[in-house]
Amino acid sequence: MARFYVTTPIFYVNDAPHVGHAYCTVNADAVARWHRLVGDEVLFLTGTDEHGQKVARAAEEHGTTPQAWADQLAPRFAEAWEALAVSNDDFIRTTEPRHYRAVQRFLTKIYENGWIFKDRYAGWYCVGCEAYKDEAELGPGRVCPDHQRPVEWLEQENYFFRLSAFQDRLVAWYEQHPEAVRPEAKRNEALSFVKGGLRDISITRTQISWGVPVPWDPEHVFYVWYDALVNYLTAIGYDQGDEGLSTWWPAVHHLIGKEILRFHCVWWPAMCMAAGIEPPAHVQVHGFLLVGGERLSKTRLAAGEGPVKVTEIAPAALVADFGVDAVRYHLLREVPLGADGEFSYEGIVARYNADLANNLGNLLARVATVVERKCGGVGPAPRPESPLAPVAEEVVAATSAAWDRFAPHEALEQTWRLVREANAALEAAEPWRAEPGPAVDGVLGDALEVLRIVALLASPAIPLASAEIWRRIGLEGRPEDQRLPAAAAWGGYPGGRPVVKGEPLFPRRR
RNA sequence: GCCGGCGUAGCUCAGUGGUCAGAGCAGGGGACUCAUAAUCCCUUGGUCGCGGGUUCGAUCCCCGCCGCCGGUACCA
Repeated sequence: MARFYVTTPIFYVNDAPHVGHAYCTVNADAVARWHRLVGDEVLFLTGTDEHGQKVARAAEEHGTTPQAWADQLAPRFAEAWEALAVSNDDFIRTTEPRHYRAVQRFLTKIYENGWIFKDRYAGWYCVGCEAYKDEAELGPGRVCPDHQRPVEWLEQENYFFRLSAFQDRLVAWYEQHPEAVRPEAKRNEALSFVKGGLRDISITRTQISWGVPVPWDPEHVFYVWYDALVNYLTAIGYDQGDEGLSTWWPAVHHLIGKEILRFHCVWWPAMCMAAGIEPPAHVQVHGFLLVGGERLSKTRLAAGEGPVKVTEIAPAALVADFGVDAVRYHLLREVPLGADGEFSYEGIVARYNADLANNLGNLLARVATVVERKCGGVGPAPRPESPLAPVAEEVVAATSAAWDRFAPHEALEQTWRLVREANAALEAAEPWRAEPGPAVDGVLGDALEVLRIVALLASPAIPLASAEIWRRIGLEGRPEDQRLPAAAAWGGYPGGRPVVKGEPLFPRRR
């Protein structure tokens, strides 16, 4: 049995959860669910990043402590994921004691290995970025280009990580592990960045106290990024020793957005090397969801509804509108992981009607009706020699391959091929016109078998609807309890089970 | 500026040095009526960004141009 450790970034508690966060998290959830389905032992981690100056300041502005502020915001993420049926095994918060211990252990290792040194640093500092800025990138009036806020002159003694010493090792690592960062364009981007030369980076702050203290110099706290990345180790018990490492590391899959590529594909592998552990096996980079082709929706602006950004769309609002499965399906199906994609209301509706309502939902409805009329509501068994059997076999293989390489949109596209074929097969056989008998039974048994297999294959994406299909065609338990590939072999539907029609699974929209 | 990528049917995209360049959606026509006005079949539609070149032959290879996008260090 294989092990599969998959992570999302930990999300910064300054933001409310939005579709951008949901996009990443749902993708991670779907691959986690897929791997559970094929019998892997899965650890799926998400959580919140709660340190840093921005949190400290926000807390101050609200007249509260950073911890209380974080305590208030972190649950919003947990709740958002619950509402999206996200099946994370752990939810880590960087303010937990286990994380403090893990960060201190990890960075002490790096320190003892001689990769951290103290130096004086002075420069323009953007609180928004929590980072020093080059003079050259500042706008007129010394404004941070990203935050449009004035930067502050800061001069302090910081600890630095000797990133520059890892350039050759990183290049070698990239060459030995060509699949470590995907898609390939992102891998090349990271690699060319490394090849372009690496500077040492400051990893501590003294101005603020809201962070993990540096064990050998408690006047300092670690810079948020240096604290945050370590969460991936915290969750496997790094604070308790190396047992978790031998179980889950380095076979980890980090799912990240492209804006944090450098941290995960340059800093993080180097930090791991410096601490004497293997770099992560795989970083999967995804793109952004865009609204109206940009960050701002002009149509909404024109309609006087105010600016709409991806960061202003709450997952909960979408779920209330479309349902959990529909939102998940759209996030997974609409855009290939790695590319930027358009996120629009019209897009969800179109996809929902075509794929979920018309193809899948309607297939279930028509099969249930005909089974009721022609088979007394008892689902017949499929035919071993069904023309759909080889199609199913192909689809199962293609779907599996796509999930395995983190391509949910392709996996779903493949799975839906089977749905379309089943609709076509029904059309050809016209069981609703025929007299009840073995011929009709065979055709309907085949259709039920397709529904069973589709429920399995689609369950990582649409877990609730899959379970409901499972139930309506008379099967016990849930799709998640099955084990692929055996369970997806043609002929698994036993027959003799009560089939119930029920309300439309995905009522057509508009 | 430099580096990299992209530009294929109305839309989103796939694709290969050589039979008529493909899919889904949208559009048109037909069939059917079991089904959520769903489904099925057929079909309209493309100078494969522009201009050169290599080749017996290029959408796919090379050069130039135009357009768009990303990266160019401490941006959750």
